[in-house]
Amino acid sequence: MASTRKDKVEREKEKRRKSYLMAAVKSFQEKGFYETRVKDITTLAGTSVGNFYRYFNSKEEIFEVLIDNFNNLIQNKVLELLEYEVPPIPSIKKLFGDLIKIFEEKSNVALIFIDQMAGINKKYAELKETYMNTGIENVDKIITKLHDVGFIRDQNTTLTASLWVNGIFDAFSWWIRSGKKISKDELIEDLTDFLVRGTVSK
Amino acid sequence: MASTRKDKVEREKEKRRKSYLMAAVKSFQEKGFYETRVKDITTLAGTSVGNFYRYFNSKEEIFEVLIDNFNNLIQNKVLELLEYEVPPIPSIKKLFGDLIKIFEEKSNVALIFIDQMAGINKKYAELKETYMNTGIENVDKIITKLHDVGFIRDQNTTLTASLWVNGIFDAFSWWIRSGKKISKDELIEDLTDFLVRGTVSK
Amino acid sequence: MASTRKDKVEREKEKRRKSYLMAAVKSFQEKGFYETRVKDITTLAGTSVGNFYRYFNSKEEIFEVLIDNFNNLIQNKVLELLEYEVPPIPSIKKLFGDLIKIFEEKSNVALIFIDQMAGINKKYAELKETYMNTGIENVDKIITKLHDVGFIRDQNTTLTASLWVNGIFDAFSWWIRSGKKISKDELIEDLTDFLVRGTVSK
Amino acid sequence: MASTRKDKVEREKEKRRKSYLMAAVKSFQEKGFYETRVKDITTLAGTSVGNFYRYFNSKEEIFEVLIDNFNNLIQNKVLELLEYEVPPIPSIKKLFGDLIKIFEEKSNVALIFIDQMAGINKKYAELKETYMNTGIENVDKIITKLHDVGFIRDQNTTLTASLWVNGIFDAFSWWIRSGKKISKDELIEDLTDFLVRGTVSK
DNA sequence: AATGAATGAGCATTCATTCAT
DNA sequence: AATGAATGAATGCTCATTCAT
Repeated sequence: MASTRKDKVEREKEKRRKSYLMAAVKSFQEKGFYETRVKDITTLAGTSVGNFYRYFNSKEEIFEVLIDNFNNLIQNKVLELLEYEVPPIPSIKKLFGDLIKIFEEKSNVALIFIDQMAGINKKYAELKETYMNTGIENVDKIITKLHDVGFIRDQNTTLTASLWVNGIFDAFSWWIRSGKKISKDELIEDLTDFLVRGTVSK
Repeated sequence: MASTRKDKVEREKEKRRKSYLMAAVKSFQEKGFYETRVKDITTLAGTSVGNFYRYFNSKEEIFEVLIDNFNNLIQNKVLELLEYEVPPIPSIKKLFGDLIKIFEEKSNVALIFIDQMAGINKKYAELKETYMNTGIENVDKIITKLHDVGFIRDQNTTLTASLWVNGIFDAFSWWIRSGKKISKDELIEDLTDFLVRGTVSK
Repeated sequence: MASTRKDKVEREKEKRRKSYLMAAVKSFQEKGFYETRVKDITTLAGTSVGNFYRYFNSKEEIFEVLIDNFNNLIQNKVLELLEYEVPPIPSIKKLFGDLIKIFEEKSNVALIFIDQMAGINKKYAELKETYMNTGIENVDKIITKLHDVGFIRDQNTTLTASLWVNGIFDAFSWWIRSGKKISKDELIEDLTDFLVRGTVSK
Repeated sequence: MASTRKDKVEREKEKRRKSYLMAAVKSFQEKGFYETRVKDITTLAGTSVGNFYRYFNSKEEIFEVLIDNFNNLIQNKVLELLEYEVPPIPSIKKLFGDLIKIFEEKSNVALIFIDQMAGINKKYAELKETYMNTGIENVDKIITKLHDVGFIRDQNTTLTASLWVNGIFDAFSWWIRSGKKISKDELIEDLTDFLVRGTVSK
């Protein structure tokens, strides 16, 4: 095919781009955003500083790409549950499990998002807040539906939504930081139990 | 007494030191650690950069003092509950309320600790982890006691402890960020309900 | 007086500022704007890079200050002649002489302005054009007055104004570059003769 | 002929080389030497950066080729006048006109040479000086001849030569920068009148 | 004690040039 | 020959910390 060569070049570029993203995650996670030098990223990726700037306009940009990708993954998963008229409790438990699984796959970005992002600077603190609020709003809608059909007790649903969203993040972060002392299944089981019972019980 | 003059000098020094601490909190909270200049702190405190270094050895040191003070306040409050053989549920609810009240008094440091600290650099991420783990360990002891007397269902108590500690932090941070849309009492009521029911219910 | 100390500090600052300006002129003249490092300027001034930025916001700013000062000096001298209803020929000759004298005092800035400025970048090319046009406009007014009273032959006065302004610059630049082979008085005498006769003769 | 193919290749190469030269002039004139990227030149020429270096060894080299070509054109025109035992005044006027015409044809290089070259760096400042001095020397010879036969008044002929050479450059540059407000013929007429009268009149 | 001027190490980014394909 | 991806040296500017007064 006429496009074979071009395709190959495209694939190479994408590969290189990915290698930068991976290197950046690793370094951001290990040293933090400010203590990561662009040189650290390129050394990890096995290239030169100059080349990095063919793929990303700045150190900030690569950070934002990482975070955006991660955020989209999470938000979309939450949106799936919004399609139910009234989501059944098991589907909620499944969501919690799915999210933890995503976190584990993108473990380092997840930790950067959860623990570091807001501390980097004002700009990222605000961006994280925006992302969190979007998530909380959607979860709030789900909880409100559950409340309307009498599944759960009276409560401030937005606060509960915040406790859900943050609870999942916290549990995951704690799990990693504590060296995965319990199994992932136990984590998911206990976490969802906690959140659901905290919300539902009358 | 001979020491009167000396005392006065001491009191002045302490006053100046406090004004630096307050200025630093304000600036760290508004701009973040990295975007705060030592000059910002001294301008807020109404003095000079040179003078700052008579009271603190570095920008990091003043940050650490702030965080340490805050951490001690929190940890001590938790320790109070450890004195019970078995803490009654109402005393637990009271603890949650007390903590939220401390947070509100030290609102800015609380937010810096909760949202920013881990993102500043590796060193502070680890320090925060240490502080969190200490808190979680102590709360774990409380929960374990409750479990041993059959007040709560089977669960990984350390995970639950983590969810309690983080839950209080998250709820407070959300409350501030969302503009205190609900009253503090409602916040405390709903939060403790959530945490206690998430733990207790069988 | 209470202000003595403050005055001294002010004087010191002004002295330091001047030393930067002198160092910058020297380096710009010798190496050109782009090949001058901020470090070169501070080394010549006997200070540090960081300190330079207490006095000037950028390498561009110090360049602009130099050029602006020089331009004002020149433009004001030209304006003096505009006060005459009709400037007598000797006063014109005097202007040429005065300008050459200013150039000699500010020899290096003059050469930077004349020979280098337009080649540094688009921005400075345009700035120089603006300055030149202002000068040419004012000289044009003078020439137009002379024309209106019949002192000079018919001609495009703006072109003549441009030839006057540039002629003075060129003559000075040539004089310096050629190692001052003729005396300053001879330079002034021959130059003004050339410009006046080129304009006046019928 | 056997050389036909080779000739064609040669012609193609020459064409490509010319397209680089034209692209470079355009970009140097519009953005200046330092603000022109090699990529700008190749984009204008419709090729790639890599290819550029098959034709020129550096960004400096293409600049020097442009300037050299232009300088030769000018110098040769001046040399023509040197063939006269004593050049008649009309032939001098013709020279001025011819030069302006060359400038107009090579308008962009002319402006780069006149306004920018000396400001790029020390090296080019010196190169321009050399070129200018050569021109001034030759014009000096012409003027000296005129002086020796009593056509012109006593004066420093080298200064006059400098005023001639620079005057032509300045007039052209002014004419372009002011948007060609007067016709080329008027420009030539008034300029030569100015220069000749400035030199000749007694 | 207090001031703020001075220091200089440190870093993101650019871009001419090279080189693999 | 042509392409454009890759290289890495080079530099303006910042800011925590020091120090002379």
